[in-house]
Amino acid sequence: MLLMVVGEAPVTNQFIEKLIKLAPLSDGAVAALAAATDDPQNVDARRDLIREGDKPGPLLVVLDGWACRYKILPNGARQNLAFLMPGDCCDLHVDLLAEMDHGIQTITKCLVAKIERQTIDTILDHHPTIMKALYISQLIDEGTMRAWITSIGRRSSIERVAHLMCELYLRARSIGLGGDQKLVLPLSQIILADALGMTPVHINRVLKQLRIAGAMSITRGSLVIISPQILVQIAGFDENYLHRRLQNAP
Amino acid sequence: MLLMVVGEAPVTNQFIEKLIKLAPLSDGAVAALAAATDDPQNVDARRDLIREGDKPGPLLVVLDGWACRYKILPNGARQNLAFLMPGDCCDLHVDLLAEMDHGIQTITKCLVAKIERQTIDTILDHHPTIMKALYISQLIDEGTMRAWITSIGRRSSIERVAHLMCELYLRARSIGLGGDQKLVLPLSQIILADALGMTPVHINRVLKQLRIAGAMSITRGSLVIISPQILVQIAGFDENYLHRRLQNAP
DNA sequence: CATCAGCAATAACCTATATCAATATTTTAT
DNA sequence: ATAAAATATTGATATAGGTTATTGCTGATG
Repeated sequence: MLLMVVGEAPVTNQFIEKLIKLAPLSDGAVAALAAATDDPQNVDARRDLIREGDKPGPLLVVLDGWACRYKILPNGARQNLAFLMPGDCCDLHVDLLAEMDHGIQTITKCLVAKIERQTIDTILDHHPTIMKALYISQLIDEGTMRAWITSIGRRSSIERVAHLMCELYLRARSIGLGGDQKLVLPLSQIILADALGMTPVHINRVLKQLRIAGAMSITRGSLVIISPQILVQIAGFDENYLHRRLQNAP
Repeated sequence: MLLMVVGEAPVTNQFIEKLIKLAPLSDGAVAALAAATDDPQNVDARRDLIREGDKPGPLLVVLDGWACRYKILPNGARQNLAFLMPGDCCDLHVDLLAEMDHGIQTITKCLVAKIERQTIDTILDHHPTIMKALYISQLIDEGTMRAWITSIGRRSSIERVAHLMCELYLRARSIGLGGDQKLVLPLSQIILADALGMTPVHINRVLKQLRIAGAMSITRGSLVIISPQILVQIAGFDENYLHRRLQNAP
């Protein structure tokens, strides 16, 4: 992560860094975002940031740590819908809807900034490029949901696990988390199971298969990609849905 | 469907009707939309409107007929991602991305309007309420994707089928398709299978179970809901994700 | 530093759904 | 109207992944 320091305070964070990659932001835009996110709060692991049924509140931005979107079924089963990594935020303008159709929960300890709707509206009025960056981010999140539907619907369990790991690795690396073939991945097998529509027991078996296949291994909260080729091949992974090439960068 | 006639030409269509329900539109806004969609084209069934990998083009609006978003896996398997009904359109501003991460295909014959990006941009500049309506529509589509992920990931096959039928019935009724407990549903068991992550054979068996349970039946392209109570109960259906109550209508 | 709660790992067993196959029916094309 | 193609239906069989249960690890807590 690039940290620019002016005077005492760093004027950037993972959120700003992410948006800059999606659309070029002026110094003024960066300053506005920095000001809006300059008082983030620490949140413990496993805390709901917002619950299904809640009225949408301020825009939540995860500056550090991991969180997830999720839904609970009538029978108590859980489905994780997306992972939020540093820099990710909840939907722009959910406040147009009356209530949340899903919850958002921290996985690890998180540093979370809350931007009041009014503040966001003002910022977007003054800086249309921020609007554009946020909009692109939302389109990418939609593409990711489509990839998840496809994975859960049509891939075998080993393909599914491999596919998710490819996704998380690419996303993490693009924000400077972890390096070369390695990544701190604070996701328990239970959390993975709830993301992939499987049981924890079976996730465990599949991880063993992937280890034996020489593709990857997860130990002590760390993902190690042993062979990218093998992993990508098992997953049938095509990164197009992450839209790392954008229209303005052809 | 409400058809208002001024002079000779109807100035509304399913697209406009849908947006009006999401945000109040001025006469000027309606007129602008009507003008932009006044030259729709007939498209045969099973035609790609846009393919994965294509550069996003004009905004596509389905004025009549059914279509679907879909993805094809390396092994040839297909996953349907969403059904488009009359009034639905493809994502606002996908053109910010370099290429489509999925395709859109007609299921039945369709009447499709294409609005050039430049036209849309002009309209949105002049009529912010249209922007708002389209944005809400997109948020609802996202909620629907989350519901699909949850269904495929965590519901049993019979629950999944029942859940999708509840969704389609509500959506269809809200645009004036079909009536009281009945709906023309031009979806083959193969198409349903590809939407629900199942095999056609198993869809067939599940439909039989639902018939026997007295919940619903599909015959000759028509869905008949025999007992809404039973169907909803089997599905564990909660319509909140369709966001029929909006923030401005509390 | 002992206890406890949550995870991970593995085994044995079971079931929901896939697969394969054959036939009937409906829709479309000629 | 007839042939051809696409769907729907049903049965028999296979299997991927679920369920239940046990054990050991690890890190948190008093």
